[in-house]
Amino acid sequence: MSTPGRGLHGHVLDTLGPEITAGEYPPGSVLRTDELAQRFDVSRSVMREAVRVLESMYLVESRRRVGVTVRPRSEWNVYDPQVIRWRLAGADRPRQLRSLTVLRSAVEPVAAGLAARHATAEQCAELTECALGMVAHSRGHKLEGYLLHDVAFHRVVLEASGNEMFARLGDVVAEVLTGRTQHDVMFEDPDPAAVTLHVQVAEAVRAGDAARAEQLTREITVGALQELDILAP
Amino acid sequence: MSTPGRGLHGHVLDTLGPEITAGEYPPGSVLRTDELAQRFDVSRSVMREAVRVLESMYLVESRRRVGVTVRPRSEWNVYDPQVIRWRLAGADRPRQLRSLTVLRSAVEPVAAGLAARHATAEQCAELTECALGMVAHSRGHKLEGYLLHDVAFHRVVLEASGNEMFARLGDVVAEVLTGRTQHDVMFEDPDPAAVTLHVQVAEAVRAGDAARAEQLTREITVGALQELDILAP
DNA sequence: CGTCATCAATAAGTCTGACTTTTTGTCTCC
DNA sequence: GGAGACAAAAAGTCAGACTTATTGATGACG
Repeated sequence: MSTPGRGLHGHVLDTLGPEITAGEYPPGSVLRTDELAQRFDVSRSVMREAVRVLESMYLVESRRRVGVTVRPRSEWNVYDPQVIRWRLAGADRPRQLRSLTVLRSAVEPVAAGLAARHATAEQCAELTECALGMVAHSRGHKLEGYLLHDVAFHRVVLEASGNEMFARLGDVVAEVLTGRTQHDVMFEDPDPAAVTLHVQVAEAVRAGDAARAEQLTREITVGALQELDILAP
Repeated sequence: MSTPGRGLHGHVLDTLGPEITAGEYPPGSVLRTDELAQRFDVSRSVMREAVRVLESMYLVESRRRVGVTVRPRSEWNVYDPQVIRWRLAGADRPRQLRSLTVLRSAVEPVAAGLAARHATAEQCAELTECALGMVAHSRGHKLEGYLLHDVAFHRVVLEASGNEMFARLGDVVAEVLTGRTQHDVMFEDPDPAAVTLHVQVAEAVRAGDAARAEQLTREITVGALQELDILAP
C-alpha cells in the first residue's frame, strides 16, 4: 500500500518478512546471511541491508559466529506498519485482527472526544461529508463505496484528535476495515444502527460535545468487537 | 536501554537518529550517503545499512539521483521504540511526553479491564506485590524505589491484558514514568491518592471486577494528564 | 516563444573479493 | 573433571568498480 519492494532489498523483505511473521521460522531459528543471499540471488551487501531492517523491527537478532536468529513473537515491534501488513496477509491474520480491534476500542473513543474539542471547521465538514457518504452507500450492495467513506471517516477523527500517536493509527484502522470487508464478515449491507452512530458522532464533534462523541464512538467499537466475537462486558 | 549501538551502523544511528528527530535537518533536507560516510568515518556499506534502518522508520526516504531526504514529522513511525527514545532525549521531549500520556489515558484503562478478566493468579500476586512496594516507598524521598514498583505495576497490567499490542506499550510507559520522575515534576513524595488507587486497582483485578479496574485506572491516568496540564473533559 | 525530445551528469544501487573481529566449541593438559 | 589455548565459523567492515534510474539542461522544432 505504501512501500512496495523498492530496490532489491525490498524484494527480499517482501518474501522473508511474511515468512518470519507467519511463523515459518519458529523463534530461535538460525538463518545465515550467505545462504539467504544465495537463495534470493542477491549480493551479501543487499542481504545485509534487509537483515538490518528486520533487526530494526525486532523480528531477528544478528550475532557474530551464530547467525541471524528469529526472535520470539513477544519482542516483535507489532506497531510497525510493515509488520502489521505482513501479519494481516498471512497465517497470523485472525490474531492480528483481534488485537488491532481491541486497540481500536481503546483509542478511537478517546480520539473522538479530543476531536470534538480540537477539530477545525474544515475537518467537521469532511466528517459530515463522510458520514453522509456512508448513508448513501449503506443499501444495495455498494460495499466498496461504503468502505471508502468509512475509512475516511475514522481517519479524519484520528487526525482531528490533534494527537500524533492517534493520527498515525489511521493506516492501521484502514487496514482493519478493509480486511473486514474483503474477507471475513460483511457479506450483506452494513448494520443501519452503525451508520446512524457515525452520523451522530459527526454531529457531536461539530457541536463540540466531547463526552457524547466519546460515548457514541465507544458504541461503534463495541459493535466491531462483537463482530469478532470478542465479548466486552 | 535495549539496543545500544551494536556495530558501526548502530553508532551512526545513535547520533544521526537524534539529530533528525530533533529537527536539526528540517523536512525536505537532503543528505548524501557519501558525505555522511565521510563524516562518520565509515564505509558506504555501513552508511547504507544505517540509511535503510532510518528508512524503515519512515524518517527518511532514499531516491536515486536525489539523495536521502528527511520526511515530514507526520510520516514518522512514532511507535518505534527507538524513535520514541530519541525524541524523549531531544528537543521534541515535551511534545512526545504529552502525546504518550494521552495514549496512556486511552489504553491503560481498557487494558486494566481486560486484565481483570484474564490475569493469572501469578500476575495478580505480582500486581499486589508491586502495589505494596509503592506504598512502602511512598514516603521519605524513596523516589527510586517507588518508580521501580510503579513501572513494574503498569507493565504487569499491560501484560495481563492478554493483548499483544497493549503488552508492547510496557516499555513506552516505563520510559514516560521514568522521564517524569527524573526531569519534570515529582520533586516531593508521590500523591497519596494515586498510591491508594494503585492498590485498589490490584484489588479489583484480583476480584475480577473489570468495570471497577477500568474506572480506577481511568482516575490514575486523569491524574497523569493533569500533571502535564492536559485538561481532559 | 513555448513545448517536447535528447543527452549528459549525478547519486544511489549493486556486486565482488579480501580482510578483520568476535564468539563458540573443542581439544589438550594439568 | 576443570581451566586455558586454539581453531573454525559467521558476521562485520572496507575499498573499488560498475550499473541504473532520475533529473535538469540543452537544443530542435512547432
